Amino acid sequence: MPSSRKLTIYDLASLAGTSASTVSAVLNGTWKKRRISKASAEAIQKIAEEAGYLHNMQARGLRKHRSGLIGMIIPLHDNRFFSSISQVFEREARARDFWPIVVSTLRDPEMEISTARTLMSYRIEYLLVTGATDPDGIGSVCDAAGVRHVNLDLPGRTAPSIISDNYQGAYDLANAVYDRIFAETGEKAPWVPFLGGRAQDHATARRIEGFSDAARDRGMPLYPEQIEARGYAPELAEATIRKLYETHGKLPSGLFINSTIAFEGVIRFFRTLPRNELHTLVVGCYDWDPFATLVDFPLIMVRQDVEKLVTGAFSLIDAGDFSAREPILVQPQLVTDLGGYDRRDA
Amino acid sequence: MPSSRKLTIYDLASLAGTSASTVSAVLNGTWKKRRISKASAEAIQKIAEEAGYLHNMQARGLRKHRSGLIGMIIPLHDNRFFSSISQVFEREARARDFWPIVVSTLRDPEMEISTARTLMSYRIEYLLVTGATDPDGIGSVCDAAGVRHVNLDLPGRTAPSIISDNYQGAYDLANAVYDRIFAETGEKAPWVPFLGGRAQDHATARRIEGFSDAARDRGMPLYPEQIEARGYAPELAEATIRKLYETHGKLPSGLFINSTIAFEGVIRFFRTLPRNELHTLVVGCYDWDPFATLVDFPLIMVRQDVEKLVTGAFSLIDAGDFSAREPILVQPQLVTDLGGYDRRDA
DNA sequence: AGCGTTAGCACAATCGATTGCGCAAAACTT
DNA sequence: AAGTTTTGCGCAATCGATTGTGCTAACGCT
Repeated sequence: MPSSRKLTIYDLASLAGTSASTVSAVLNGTWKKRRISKASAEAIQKIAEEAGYLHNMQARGLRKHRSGLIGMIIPLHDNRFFSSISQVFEREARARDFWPIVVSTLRDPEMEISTARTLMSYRIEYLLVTGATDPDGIGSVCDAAGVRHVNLDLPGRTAPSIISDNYQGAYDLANAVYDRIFAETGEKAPWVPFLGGRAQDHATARRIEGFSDAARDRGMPLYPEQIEARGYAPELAEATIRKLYETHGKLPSGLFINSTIAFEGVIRFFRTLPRNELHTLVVGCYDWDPFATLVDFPLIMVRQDVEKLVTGAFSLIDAGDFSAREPILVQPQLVTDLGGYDRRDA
Repeated sequence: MPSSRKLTIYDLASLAGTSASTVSAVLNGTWKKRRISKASAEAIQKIAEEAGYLHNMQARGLRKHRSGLIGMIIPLHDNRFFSSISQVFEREARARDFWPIVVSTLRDPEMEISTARTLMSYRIEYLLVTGATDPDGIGSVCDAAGVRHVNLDLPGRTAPSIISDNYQGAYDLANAVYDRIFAETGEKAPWVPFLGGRAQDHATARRIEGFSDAARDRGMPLYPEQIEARGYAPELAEATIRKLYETHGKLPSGLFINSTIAFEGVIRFFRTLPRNELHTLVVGCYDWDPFATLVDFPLIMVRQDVEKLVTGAFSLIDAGDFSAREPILVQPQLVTDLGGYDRRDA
């Protein structure tokens, strides 16, 4: 049972026979400025190390008005896109001597706000708002507390936003799907439903536009029931594709799937089908996952540029420039030639 | 440019015409105990809300010796297993009114220690040590600071550990792979290399034992070069499988892949092969990923019980019992009938 | 009226680190 | 030797919230 009594600079001071202010100066590196002798400094550092002293960041932060914390909220951890963002966020935060705190808010607007408030009560110095349902709601809470913030992945109007070029990505993805279907089957106006996401969200809305314009530019008609974007849950996508299959008695020629999360639901349904049913299918998926690349049908994915998204946010922080209001677009990358072993060798 | 001056209880006190201690009592809920009138309480709450007051957790934590923080270190975010753990960890922490901080340490022992130290300088109240390379090194740092901690996924000797039953999981997985190969091809003693992980790590060591015993129990010989466990990087697995392929001129009959991370590397290599090369392959993978389920060859995966692992750790915390030294085993689940559409319908 | 209770709140110390200021001794100057 | 400068460090206030203690006014009772 280790003692929970923690060492303070006062303990070190009495161990070293000096004052607490000297210890403080030595341990935070200001001792040269404060004209502490090298001998004292080294003695104190040695004692601190041997005693296993740890700074109390609460006391330090309280006094200095700087916590050293930087926060990020994300919709969920359990997803390749967002967890990659966390990974890069951590790296960039540490490179700047910040301590990263990442929390998920499950796309719940209330949770987003309350999470932001809690983070601010721990006195985070910046906040990255990633994929938030209500970026401006969070923004106003941050502004009220004077916390600088940047939106990521979904744009807001009250702070700078770094987002993927969803329109262009979706436009290119849709075209790639149509091209591939034409190459496979010769169909010129195939039935390709749009699946997943939430039509109210900016990203999904832009992707729907890109998707729709791709069809229109090819002179293809668009039907309202072609677009199913009522939510992110895998279950919704699973139910939708099942219903499509049951209604039409077969799969569509292609699918435009709006996220790997929806794709998970689609895959659950696919696993209930006999394999040959998948042979006439081409799938496009907005977002990338390494394991999806080996599926048994032609697949085209959009890989968002996580590095540029996150480092873009940090360069705004570095520059201290939070004035941008027009979203800064980052181009995603189209990844073709995935899946579909069958026809590639046939 | 919002003012960075933050509201304090003193500001609220002068707004309300009371003392700071009254404000404090009202805002932290102890006002009934302190016999503050309901009228004052409500007035102060109203003022605090309208002014957008946020608690300063640094000051509160300093005074109360409780930060309300609970930390967890994980090897990396960008992985289905660990990000699921983060997700459950967050949920459980919040359910206990703790604020979760998750950081990755990239399997670097030095980073593990320094990360633990930094977390403790923010005065986290508990630490979950997940998948650490050096759990006992972290343990001694925690003990020195009097911070209770639990090991997850990899066991230590200085604190309770909750881990998967890696031996049994690997034993079952190996047997399932052998059975499946026999069902597919009739081979009784197929060549099945073990790929990925680090042989020094406890989890990998136990899995190698399970894998080896499964072979021995079937009267199969074991060759030293059958086991390749020099690291986690996808690139290592990719190079290994490529070399195996080039040496033998074909793929092995089966693969025992020790993590989805290694599996990613294997898949990169597979994508360079013509599809029919995969037709004689059975893969077992320790760990689960939803997208891997649709690959083009028979696949058996081990799905670890993330829920039980994390909630198991929390029940130790709830009970305040940090005495256990024998690892607590959680049974993983074998997921069969994945992938391999070809032969399923053929 | 006089006394004990209770209600309602304020005072001031405290948590641990930081920092402006000041002071004594040593070193240097002329 | 007296004055000036430098060296080396300690004092005490401060950050914002919590909490043990104490004080005053109102109330109840006889």
